[in-house]
Amino acid sequence: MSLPKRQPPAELPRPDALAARIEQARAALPGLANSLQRLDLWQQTAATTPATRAVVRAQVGSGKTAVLAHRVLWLHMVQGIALEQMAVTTFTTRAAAQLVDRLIHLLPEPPAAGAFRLFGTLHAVARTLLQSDLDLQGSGWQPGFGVLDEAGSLEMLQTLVRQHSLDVKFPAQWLSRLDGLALGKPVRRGNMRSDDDLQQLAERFAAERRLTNVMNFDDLICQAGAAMATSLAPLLGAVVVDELQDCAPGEVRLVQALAQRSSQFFAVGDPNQSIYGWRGSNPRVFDELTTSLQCDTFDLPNNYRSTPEILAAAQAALGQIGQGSALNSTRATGTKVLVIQHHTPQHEAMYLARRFAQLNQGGVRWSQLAVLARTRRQLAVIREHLQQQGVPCAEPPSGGWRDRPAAAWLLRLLDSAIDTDPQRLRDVLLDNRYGFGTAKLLGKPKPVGIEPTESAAQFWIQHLRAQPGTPGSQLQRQRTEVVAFLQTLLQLQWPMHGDPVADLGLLPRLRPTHRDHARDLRDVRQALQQLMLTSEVQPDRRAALHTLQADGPQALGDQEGVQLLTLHAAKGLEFEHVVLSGCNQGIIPLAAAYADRDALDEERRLLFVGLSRARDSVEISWHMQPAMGQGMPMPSEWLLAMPAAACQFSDRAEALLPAPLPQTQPCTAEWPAGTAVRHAKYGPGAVLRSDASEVVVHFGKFGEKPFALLLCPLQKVPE
DNA sequence: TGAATACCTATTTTT
DNA sequence: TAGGTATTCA
Repeated sequence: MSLPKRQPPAELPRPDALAARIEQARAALPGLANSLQRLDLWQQTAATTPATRAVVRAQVGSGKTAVLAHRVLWLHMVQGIALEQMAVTTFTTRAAAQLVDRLIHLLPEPPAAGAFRLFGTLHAVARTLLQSDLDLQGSGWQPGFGVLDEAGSLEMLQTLVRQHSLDVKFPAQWLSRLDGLALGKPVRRGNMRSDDDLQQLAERFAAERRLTNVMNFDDLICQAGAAMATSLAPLLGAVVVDELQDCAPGEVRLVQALAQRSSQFFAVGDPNQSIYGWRGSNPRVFDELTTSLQCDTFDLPNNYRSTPEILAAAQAALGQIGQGSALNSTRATGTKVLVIQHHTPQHEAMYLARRFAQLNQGGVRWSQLAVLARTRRQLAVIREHLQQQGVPCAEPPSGGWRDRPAAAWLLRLLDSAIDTDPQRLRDVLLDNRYGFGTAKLLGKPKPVGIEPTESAAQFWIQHLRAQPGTPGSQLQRQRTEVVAFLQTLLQLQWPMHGDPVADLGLLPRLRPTHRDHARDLRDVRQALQQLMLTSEVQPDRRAALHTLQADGPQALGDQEGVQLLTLHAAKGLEFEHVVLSGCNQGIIPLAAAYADRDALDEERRLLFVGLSRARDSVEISWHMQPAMGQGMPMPSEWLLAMPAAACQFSDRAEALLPAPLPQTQPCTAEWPAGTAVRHAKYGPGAVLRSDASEVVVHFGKFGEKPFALLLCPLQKVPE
């Protein structure tokens, strides 16, 4: 079968030359030489190159992070470049932390404070440089500028739209529409017939950021890029860039400017994993930088992660657009990639629950099992059904409070109530989802003739009391309700006893009949609980709220569970077993991607990224009856092009399960104390006691939880 | 100004 | 199907 085989290297230095470099490392730091010797020849070659400008095209799973870490050490220990003279950038803060961690372990002695000041995301590095190394003259910003996050941006936009009476459609998409505008994408959405005031909003927003001396994330990159390009910018010892393929145009300019003010430049990435085209990045940055900075190029051709079968499928996903050498598997032949059809996502989830349980019983940790999908909506369906079946699922990666709309609304409410701007509170009170009825309720605020009040909440209490109206009318009753609501808010005391949600009168706001009610309630409870904890350290209410905003929601429980991730979120991770769920035509590639060649290629790379996450096995599924808007009832055209030598096609999921699991038993009062049970969220636990109506279970760190027998979401663990 | 109706599109997400 | 916007009519 035509599986990738080990290929001879294209260009390697003579063995004695490489050995000499290792000895050079040994003289500087024996541990570095030992560590280098554990790398393969291509990795060694790149990490120790004498070239001062180098770009590494790393194939997937080829150990590029190891090369990057060794390069930094080489530059530091052998070339004598101080760590604080290096700018080292990664795609996420997490990746940066892991790199620093790795370096600290390899360094002979603990680094001085500030040694890693320029290690971080490009944004973090740009911010540090702008705050302490670069000249802001002429930029419109002053030293000591602040940084505007998403919530801050939205608030500023809201104020601008109001102040200037702008008409800007799709409030929920203002930020993405502004990003699109900057990238030159069409500005119309939905059934807009004509342009709105988006352009004007963009201009006013840019001016306002300078006026209030705050930068958004794009400003950081652009301003740092511009300031670095001047002769006044500081000279750096080395610039090292990870995930080069994901650099957007502004980031490429910053990287170039950094490289030009540095004696060493080293960049690593994989053009086949460029999946952020919608932010403006594209796989051509490798060629562009190689040319413009006259870089030497290096390859890392060996994949240490996946079986040959998985790599063959991944290679097939890329088709003709694959870049660099063919993928070389260093692993023995494994099982074939399974291409499987299911009736619906629900059917798949039932099947997966059994399949995962078997793997888990066979010793595979839950967190080594991953379900990847193109969209988050697809994952939500699978998650719901897996949890129903008692499979522990890791929490989705948190996107801050914005993923929890009710909690985000509550935080905005608490903040704007004690703020002085009545308009802000008005927006919150009239919120479509959680607010009170219509604009008529509050009337138009008249800033003139109203006594200055201490807070926006007081303003509205006074204002509503002064509204004319028929006593007893529905409108008046609602006004009384709002006044009472605001008064409760103002009297808020920590710590709260009883149920804060009920005490604050939040229950009616959380739409008790809505299908998201349970989630909203949970989020709001969590927000209030976190706020209470934050308030203990930070008694000032506004400061506590701002800290809470910045920190985001804390992860619930531990993360030991099946990982459900979008293809984007899975980048950089690896798992023993991977399920690519819902690969229907219209989803992979997304129907919209057919309009644009680059977008279509990017969908191929997404499939490639998904497949190449797996070490041992992959299942690709498609659904004969996908949910509405989730693709057509046929497999992705790319599944049909998968190599028969490496894949097994199946239409009967059941036949693939060796033996049915023991039937789970319904919850009964018969369970003696000590019975092992499992709960979808709390995981394994043991029965403490039970009676005719409820059973009480102890779940390790979650403590004791009572469950009503009638609605018991527990499963007895088979003995 | 507001209710009722027609009509459009559907991602991905780091800082 | 849902969550928006646009249009129409009272």
